[in-house]
Amino acid sequence: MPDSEPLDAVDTGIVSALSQDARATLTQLAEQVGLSVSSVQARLRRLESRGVITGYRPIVDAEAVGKPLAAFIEISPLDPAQPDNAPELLEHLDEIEACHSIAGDASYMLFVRVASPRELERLIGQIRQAAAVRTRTTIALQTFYEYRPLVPAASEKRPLGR
Amino acid sequence: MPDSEPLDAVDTGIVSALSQDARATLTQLAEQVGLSVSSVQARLRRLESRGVITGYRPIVDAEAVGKPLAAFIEISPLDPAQPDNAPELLEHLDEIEACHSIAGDASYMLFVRVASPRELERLIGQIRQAAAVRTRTTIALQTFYEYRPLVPAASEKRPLGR
DNA sequence: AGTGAAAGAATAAAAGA
DNA sequence: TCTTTTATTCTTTCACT
Repeated sequence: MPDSEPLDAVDTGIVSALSQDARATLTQLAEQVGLSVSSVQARLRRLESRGVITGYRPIVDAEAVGKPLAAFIEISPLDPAQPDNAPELLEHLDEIEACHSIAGDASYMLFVRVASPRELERLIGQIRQAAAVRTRTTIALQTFYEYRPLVPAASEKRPLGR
Repeated sequence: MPDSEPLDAVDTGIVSALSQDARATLTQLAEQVGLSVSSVQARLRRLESRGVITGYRPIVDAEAVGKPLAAFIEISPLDPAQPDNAPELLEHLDEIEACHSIAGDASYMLFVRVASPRELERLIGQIRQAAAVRTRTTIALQTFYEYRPLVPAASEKRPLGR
């Protein structure tokens, strides 16, 4: 439950700079936003402790780590009368990268990555069994882009000097 | 086009550690994998230049940055005879976080984030117009998890001391 | 490829405005 | 809440294995 206080321009600048490179140093961030390093450090810690920033991830080539096959899996309860806690029941399956509840035919949308069609088959079986659901799977053939920055670069927002 | 040489245990360890915290210092990574800092630095640079790691992102609370509404948008060409370069045509829309081509009824699956239903309506209009497609939108009601590490923590793979 | 050491850079903590 | 200062830690480079 992140703090609901709105972000000021400096906070937004920090988040924006990190969105381009989350390994940027405090010194680099400080240059970007025009404050001292210490201030930026305090701001960043506050953003983290308020839950505005909840972690940092590398963008990893899926093939290089042996998971070239991505898919969307929509799931729906077999028995709509049963209590539904599919996200919990599936949390241990670490092939699942994301889990959203959705408005539509299905109850949830998962995004998964696996090594092979064979592994996908196995994973779908595990999902069905673990959560008592039926599934509808859509294979991703090619990823054009993903993990695009949630907050666009600050330099793109005010085309001043460029 | 990332290098296809397979990752050894050390590389995997580095990627795994970064997957938990992409802002980890080289010193921390070195501890994790049991090599010197210099070696880890050289390894990490190599992973980056080979395209195994292509960037770093913060995980940002979508509400805090004013984009509380997420949706999946499937798109299909209005005229299947036309050349199809939808991903390019849509790239400038920075509300689009991801774009995959898919096997299924539709041609592409987008994942988008916007400020409001009104903004979603506007975005869908822009997508239709820019790429000459029809769309099918599924709203995300709640996100249980996302951006889960592609590579699980090394400590979870060999439950030795814990 | 990996190590260790030395110089330079970044971070953390503290004090004051 | 920002800045400056200082101590500590991290990163970088390089000579060597």
